[in-house]
Amino acid sequence: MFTMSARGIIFNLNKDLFLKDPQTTSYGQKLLENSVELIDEMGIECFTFKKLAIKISSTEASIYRYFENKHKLLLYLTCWYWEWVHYLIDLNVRNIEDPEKVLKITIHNIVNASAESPMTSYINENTLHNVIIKEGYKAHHHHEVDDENELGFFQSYKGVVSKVAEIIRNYNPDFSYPKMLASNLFEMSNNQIFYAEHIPRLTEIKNRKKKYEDLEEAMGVIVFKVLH
Amino acid sequence: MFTMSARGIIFNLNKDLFLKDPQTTSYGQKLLENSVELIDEMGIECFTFKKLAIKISSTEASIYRYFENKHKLLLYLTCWYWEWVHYLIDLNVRNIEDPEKVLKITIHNIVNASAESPMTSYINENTLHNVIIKEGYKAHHHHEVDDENELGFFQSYKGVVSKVAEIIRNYNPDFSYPKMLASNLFEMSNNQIFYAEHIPRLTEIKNRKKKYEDLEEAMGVIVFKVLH
DNA sequence: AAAAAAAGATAGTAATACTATCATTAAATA
DNA sequence: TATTTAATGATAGTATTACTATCTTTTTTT
Repeated sequence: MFTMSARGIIFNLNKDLFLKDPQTTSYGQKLLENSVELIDEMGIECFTFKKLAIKISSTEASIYRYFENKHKLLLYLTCWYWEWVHYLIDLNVRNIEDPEKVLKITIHNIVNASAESPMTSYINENTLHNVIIKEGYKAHHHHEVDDENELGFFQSYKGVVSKVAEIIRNYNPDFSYPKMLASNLFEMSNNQIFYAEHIPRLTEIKNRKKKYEDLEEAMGVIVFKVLH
Repeated sequence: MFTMSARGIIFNLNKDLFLKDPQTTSYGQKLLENSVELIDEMGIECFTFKKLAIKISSTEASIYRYFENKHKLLLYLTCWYWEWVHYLIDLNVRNIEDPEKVLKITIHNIVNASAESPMTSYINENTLHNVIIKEGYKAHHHHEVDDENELGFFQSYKGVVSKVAEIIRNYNPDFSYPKMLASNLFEMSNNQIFYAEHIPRLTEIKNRKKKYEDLEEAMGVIVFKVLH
């Protein structure tokens, strides 16, 4: 679910994630834009609202009027990201009949999300993708997962995973684990890029310019073998 | 690399992870035992050395004599865990010729690590497995990953992944991505259990007693399809 | 019994993650 | 244009965290 505005696409995200939706004000958009940059630079652990406030020449208090804490902000960014990937898949798969082609396009979009043409002026999708690769799993891998699931914070992720599961089912209705394969594709994609960049002995993907293409190729091989 | 002692197996872990190796003193073993329990109960974010000190009727200062900070402690626990899984695989695969059987046993050990008979009195492997499922990611998914890789903190994980990659290669030497598949098996295993327990819409694995068997079955299906 | 090592007790500090209050500026509306 | 409302800025304060330092007591080793 989304709407178009002058500054690009706006997604409808869970209202419990924020106190005021940053997408709707220019201060909020500046907040988002700069938080993505800062988190990418220093990691979510070192990132603080204080540092963000300084970067946007504002105050901690003002940021706290949008988000309760930095975890909620990270959740917001990850939801935004999943909504965006979901949107990309929907868009690029539209009117294509062949289930194999659909699955290939889907894999392409999972791996290359950041390389597509930017849709918003207030979020750098490329940088956001880096943030998701490095920090995205922290959105749901923690001790309060059950409470947050209850509040619907993982709706966006569930949405895109079940979309991909459906695409997998369309390609091969006899495969027993479409959801498992779908969620694993997302994790694998981000993990393998992370490993290529930081712990290369854990993957065959080399940390070079065409690593996304290499990964897409590898994931294609694996997925189509699994589904034959 | 390990040695046997009166209280069970002792692994040789990277010396930069600790100030004094907790495996070698009874205070240290109490520290390990209780930290696993506490982290499992409250998650690594809420866990503090203060709380651990209270639990073992000791002081923060004493704990700081073993570990610089709680991140190092978590790293220590994850390394211990990977060494232990590696050891289990080596042990259970010994003298078995058939590469298919070896791979099946390996998958069993990746998924069920915690269900095996306990080898130490100072670590509850079952609880540690839960901790790894929930928090294990945080050991390497962070901004300082390059520095820590340089220091060799991921040696244990690399070790067990390359062991499994070798097993995969033995089964099918023509498969191009053994390391990718191996690292993905570990991640998939922990993720899918986590999803079964907390975000069930992301997987077909149901959160019931035999979830580990279900997952082992599913992973077997996927792995052998990929390798055919 | 002496020496050395380990652990306990206590105190202190800088940074973090907020909350609260009041003043100012900008936007919306009458 | 004047008024009222909403958004942001400025400033201050607090509890907790993540340590560091120092000194004493206990335990272990020789």
